[in-house]
Amino acid sequence: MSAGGAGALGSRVTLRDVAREADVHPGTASRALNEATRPLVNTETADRVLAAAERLGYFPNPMARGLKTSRTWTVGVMIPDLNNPLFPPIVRGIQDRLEAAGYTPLIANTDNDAERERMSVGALVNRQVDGFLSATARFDAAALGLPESMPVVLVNRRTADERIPFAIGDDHQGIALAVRHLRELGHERIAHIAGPEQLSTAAMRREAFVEAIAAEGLEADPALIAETPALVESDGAAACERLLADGPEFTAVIAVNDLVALGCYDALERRGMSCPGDVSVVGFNDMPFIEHFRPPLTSIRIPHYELGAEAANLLLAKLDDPEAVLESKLLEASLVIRESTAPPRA
Amino acid sequence: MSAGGAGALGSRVTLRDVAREADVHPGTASRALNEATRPLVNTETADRVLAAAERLGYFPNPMARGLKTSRTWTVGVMIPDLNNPLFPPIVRGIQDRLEAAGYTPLIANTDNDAERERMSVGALVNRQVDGFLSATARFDAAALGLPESMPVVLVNRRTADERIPFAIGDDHQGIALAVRHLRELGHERIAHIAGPEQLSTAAMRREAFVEAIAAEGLEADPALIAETPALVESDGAAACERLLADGPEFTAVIAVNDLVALGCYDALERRGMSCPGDVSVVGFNDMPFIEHFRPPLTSIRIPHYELGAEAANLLLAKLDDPEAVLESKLLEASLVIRESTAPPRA
DNA sequence: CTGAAAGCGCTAACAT
DNA sequence: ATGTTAGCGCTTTCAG
Repeated sequence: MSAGGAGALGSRVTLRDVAREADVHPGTASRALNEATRPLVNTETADRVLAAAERLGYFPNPMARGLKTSRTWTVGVMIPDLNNPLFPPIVRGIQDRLEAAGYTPLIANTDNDAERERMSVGALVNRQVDGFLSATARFDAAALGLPESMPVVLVNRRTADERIPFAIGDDHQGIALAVRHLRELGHERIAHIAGPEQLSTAAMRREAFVEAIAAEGLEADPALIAETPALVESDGAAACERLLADGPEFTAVIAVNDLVALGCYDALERRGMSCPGDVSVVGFNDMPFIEHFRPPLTSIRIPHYELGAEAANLLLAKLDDPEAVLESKLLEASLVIRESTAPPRA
Repeated sequence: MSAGGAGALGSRVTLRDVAREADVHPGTASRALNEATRPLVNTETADRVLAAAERLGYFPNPMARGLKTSRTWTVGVMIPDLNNPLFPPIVRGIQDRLEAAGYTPLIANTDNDAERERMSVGALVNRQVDGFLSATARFDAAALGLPESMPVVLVNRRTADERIPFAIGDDHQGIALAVRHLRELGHERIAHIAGPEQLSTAAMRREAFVEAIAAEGLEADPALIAETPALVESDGAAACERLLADGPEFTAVIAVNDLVALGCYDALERRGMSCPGDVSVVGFNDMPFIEHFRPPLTSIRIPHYELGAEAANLLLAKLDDPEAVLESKLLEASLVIRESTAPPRA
């Protein structure tokens, strides 16, 4: 399998060389080399060309090909920030799938900055990417000046516009799992630290929380929901402290994500309360290493790698057949129970 | 600044359009648009071309340009695994710097697999990347079939071959900082969980440890050094347990990295010992979130983002001037003191 | 200083 | 079934 013939470096050898070697016209060589057009050429000739290409270590020049076909076999991948541990698994899923299909992902970080996003998208469009995969908060294809025809798939995000396909985790189910777990432990007053409404994930989780509480036959007290402006530890801590200070009593809290859950830890500590002794805490995302926090955090796990892979699959289907109608994916969540959840005190 | 004229989508507008708009020949437009060749053209004409380009929202087609110049303005970035929290900051440093200079990074994961690395490098060479940045354990340009002329810079790694430039953290200094810290706390018997000799970082840290122990006037007991086959938690735990079971007594341990330090936590816990009560633990890398471990881990911090940025700078210098002689960078380490280190018991 | 023309390597009509 | 031709968008000789 591993071919890699002798002087197979660079792409010094061109189609002309192969054609000469196989004693055919470059046009014929091109047809023979191309999977799709190979039927157009005599089997015997094709074999000769293929052999010559192999012998010479020929690889087509992607730029020449791209210039002609205006397909680059590249895909723009927009993510907020690689440093957020949520994204590397998603990106790996995307990369692995895309590379297997012969595409090269071009990864850009937006830092949730609209201007940066505009710039990056512009640069990628300029590089003639064949499509986009985006995990950013708001990826508005129209506002970004993307042509109608540019295939786009969202990862870990969705928009109100149902036409733009996505691969996301089943937040509803995840939250339901968490509420049931707490209910089974005996909790009845469960709080939620929600994220800003504009974030589709945050909105979905809040909604799911309200529904799950009702489904479990618990009282849905709006005062038990606090909102954090950003999904970071400090803001989560502040929101949780507000709840602790002004809100009604509660024995458990479900945070919109793991970072915010960490903030809850901080808030509890600052008020001299313990987790899970006084308050049980559940996070969301099951970030790497949270099993080493104190206490190890119970968290809702979304299969991020698979999210990336599935999103890539959707895009590949579209790239393969522009007429394809893509069906968005909703991937199953699970609950990873650790030590931050326990029965309520007495 | 933010330009972004009207219909600036796609790269529909070509050089010919700009030329027509400015009423000059495409050749002239090209010269005017190109920083380097601009002096060849009348200032007035150049301005007219520039204005036209701006007005039309012109961006050169990188493929056409690349086809002609055989420069793609892309750089291959080889990393072992994006999921390892060590790498995202490095990659961000690389991306930010490269993008600012107009280059697009193409990121490949090798999973420390030689064959995967060969494949990825092959694919990138095929895509005619202008250079490589590699954070992988062994990046052997010759063995990978890279032409002599391909610029390569190593990040967070170095090879015995001094000719290949690198940007790394000052492990020696970092280890010295840790040993001094422990010494100041009163520790005299300090152990080290080392990594495999083949890993340049692991080897350097081990060597630095031995030197630092000597420099502090402590007894260098080879029995206080255990080796872990891989830099992961489980292996680190096993190595630490061996030391705890068979080795001489010690009151502190410096681990080759944070994951291995986590393994030490596990080993201690399994033997009913406490950290830092019975044994102080120091990690290496200062991974994100280790402040939330229990106990929060004291760790040697290497400026990873800067490492990436500096490596990118080196490569850019080389790309800018192939004759440039690159001077490798050694970036300063620091010690982040948390709760895993304390004075030894009695 | 600017215009003309060739060509990077490939593919896709169009001819044969 | 294969050869011929043109051209993707750009840079770069070479003339003028």
